[in-house]
This record gives sequence, C-alpha cells and structure tokens, in this order.
Amino acid sequence: MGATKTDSFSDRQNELAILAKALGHPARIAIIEFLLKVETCICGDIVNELPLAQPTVSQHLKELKNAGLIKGNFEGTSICYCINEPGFEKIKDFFQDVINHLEKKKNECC
Amino acid sequence: MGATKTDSFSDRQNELAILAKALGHPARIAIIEFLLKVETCICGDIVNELPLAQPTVSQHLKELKNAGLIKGNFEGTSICYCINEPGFEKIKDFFQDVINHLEKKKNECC
DNA sequence: AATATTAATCGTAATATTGCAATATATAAA
DNA sequence: TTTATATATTGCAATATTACGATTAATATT
Repeated sequence: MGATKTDSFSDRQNELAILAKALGHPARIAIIEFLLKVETCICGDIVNELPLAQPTVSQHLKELKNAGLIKGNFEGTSICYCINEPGFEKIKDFFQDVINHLEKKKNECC
Repeated sequence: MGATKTDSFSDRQNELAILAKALGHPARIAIIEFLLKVETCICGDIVNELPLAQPTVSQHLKELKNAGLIKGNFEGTSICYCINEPGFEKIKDFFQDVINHLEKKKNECC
C-alpha cells in the first residue's frame, strides 16, 4: 500500500490529477506566477526568485515540464522556460466545466 | 528536509497550492465528477462508486473538505456531500488569470 | 436500552515527495 | 583544449501521502 491505485481510474481522471498535482506546491505556483509577471524566462532568474536551492528548483521545473504546464528551450548558454498554454487550457476547462454544471444543476443540497 | 517550506511562500500561493493539491489524486477527481453527474450525494454511494475501501474514501473526502472544495451535511442517518462552489471559483479564477495573461502577453519565447 | 447502519478515526505498512550538498553534464568563450 | 557558466542528476535524509483492517463514534430504529 501507499501507492496511488492509478489503474483503477480513467485516463482522463489520471491526467487531470497529474496536472493538478503539478500545481499542488507553492513553489510551482510561484514559478508560474513569475513566468507570467516577468519578461525573462531564464532558469537562473527563477532560481534567484525562489527561496530554494538550485537543484530543488530544477526538480520543480522538471515536474511542471513533465505535466505539460511549461516548456523549455536553450537560449544561448542558459535555458528559457515558458508556460505551455495547452496544459493550462486542459485543466482550466475542467474547472470551467465544474462551474457550468453547478449553475445548470444547483445541486446544493448541503 | 522533506517538508514543504510553506513559510517561504505567500498566503495566496499556499492557498492555491492547497486547492490544486487536493485535486491531485484521481480518486478525488472521480469524487468531484461523481458529485456533478449524480443526483444523490450520499457518502455511501461515493464509497460504492470508487474502487477503494471505505476508510480510504473517507480520508479523501476529508481532504477535499479541508481544502474547501466540498462540504457535508447530515441527511438522516448518512452524510450528504456537495461541491462547495467558492473553492472552485477561487482556483478556476487562477487558471483563467493565467490564460488571460498569456493572451495579453504572448510571451511564448520557447 | 439494545441493535443496526453509516461514516470517522486509529494504527501501520508501503510508497512518494521535498530539499539540498555534491557531482555531473552541456554549452560558450578564451 | 582549458575555463567559466548554467542547468541537470545523484544520493540521501526528513517528511508526507496512500491504502486498508480494526475499531470507534454517532445517529436511527426497534
């Protein structure tokens, strides 16, 4: 026990969970907010902005990348990370769906 | 080490991370989808729907409740769980903001 | 009060995540 | 090719999460 029973859920459920999980850490929220706020997207600048060591930031960037929420490209000697819009669209749509269903349904029985 | 450095991040960043993290498990996505799909919202029905034991489901429900994504009320002998709209609004707004910023900025340098 | 039913909590084992120092890799410049 | 700079990977310790059997708590019915 201890491992998530991934096989017992649908691909869609697992995919949404992976996207949400990737944003389930304040450092990773901070990275996204930084990428939105600032012109640059150089990895080093992200490391400087966050109160975490370079390997830790690198790990968080990797998780965001694996989830499909950011992408990275070489920019000379450093790497430029950008938000990957399709990933955000996917999870935003889920939340939008929830809201839409709620308005249609008004199933607030509690 | 091993513990998230919560103190190093803003309240907003931590709050968004808590909301996202709560949905970062396929069982909890499944619970939300079930609550949207179905008329009933009785805890026992959720337990029957999910491929997990009752204590495990109860734990997942607790996490969703703590994050402010669902709420529960006694309905006779059982408990009725419903989606808590304000929680979903909050995290949907975050994603909507990201999308809006992206359209304004077109900072796709990668 | 005794019983049945429903859901929460406890205890615990298995696994995953977080964070960082040390090290490795990769690219650019000299 | 050496050196400098930027980022990734490794290894590991601390902590958190996931899952479930056993038990408890709480309410409803008899």
